[in-house]
Amino acid sequence: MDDEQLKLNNQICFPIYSVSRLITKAYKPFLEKMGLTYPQYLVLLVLWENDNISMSKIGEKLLLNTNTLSPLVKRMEKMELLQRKRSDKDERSVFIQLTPKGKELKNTAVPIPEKLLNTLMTEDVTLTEIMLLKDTLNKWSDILSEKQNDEQ
Amino acid sequence: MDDEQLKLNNQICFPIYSVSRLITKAYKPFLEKMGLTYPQYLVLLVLWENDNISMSKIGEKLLLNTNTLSPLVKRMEKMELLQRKRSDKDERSVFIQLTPKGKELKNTAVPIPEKLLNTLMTEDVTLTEIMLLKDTLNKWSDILSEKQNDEQ
DNA sequence: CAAAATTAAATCGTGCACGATACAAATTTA
DNA sequence: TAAATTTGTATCGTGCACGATTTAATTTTG
Repeated sequence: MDDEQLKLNNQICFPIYSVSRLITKAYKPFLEKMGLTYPQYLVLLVLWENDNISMSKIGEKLLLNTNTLSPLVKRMEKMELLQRKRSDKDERSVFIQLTPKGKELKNTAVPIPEKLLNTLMTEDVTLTEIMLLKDTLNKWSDILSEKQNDEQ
Repeated sequence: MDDEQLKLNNQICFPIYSVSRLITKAYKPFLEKMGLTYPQYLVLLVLWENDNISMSKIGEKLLLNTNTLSPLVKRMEKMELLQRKRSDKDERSVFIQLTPKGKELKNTAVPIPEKLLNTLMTEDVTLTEIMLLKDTLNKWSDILSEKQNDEQ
């Protein structure tokens, strides 16, 4: 049987899956100081760039459904990083606003990307290579998410 | 404040994180037919290549700890895909063997990698690009997992 | 050999992911 | 405008991930 393609080393998804987890782990020491998980950090990235937006808009940017985002954001509200407010215009929508505490956390976060890059870079994985990877994956992400949206 | 690096589009990890989830989603229709989740499929990939190996060896290959793997494998035992057996030589070790049902599933799985590749490829993401990505990520995965092992 | 250290699994608790479903508010349609 | 549909969010159940701790078996060390 021609099963060469079933070998772990020939899989495409497996390295993406494992590198994703390895990078999340690399974030941990930095995020721990702020009491954040990686998905929570992502929500803050969105809000720091664009405060007072709806749940659906956040989900759209992070490719997360409400069944993931809803409890995640509620935990962040409990941590007093943000506030949930139902829109007056459209009572279905919930808008998310950063609290002062949530805004302030940005200062702590500013040095993270560079620190992380230093952690991730090695002799064998150069900055150029990482940037190339990032661009390819960004392109792919756009295409795949659109594709999966179309399917339903 | 120079916060350009905090923008979502400039993040390195985010596209890896989202593409990983998007690809797992792309696997779903194929794996669903076999009643498998993606991590369960990974365990089978390992076993099809190397039957009757220990829990720790599987975890090493998939970069998964026992606290993830242990319940995962138990679920697969319940599905009668494999059997767990304590080693006689070393009573601490548990070795995993495929059942006939688990072995047979390989036949169903053989066409998956090609089908998936067709799903993942588009005009804008060529096979060459995907293969390049795979190699870079494989290299990175090796380096990062070793690095994180050293740290503790 | 006995005590200390190491190793292999398992368990516990928390937080994602996500399919499925529910539900109320808004919009479209007949 | 009333009925049907769509939209935005929330909830439920299941299955990962993973840090921390536990337990038992083996190996190392004094």
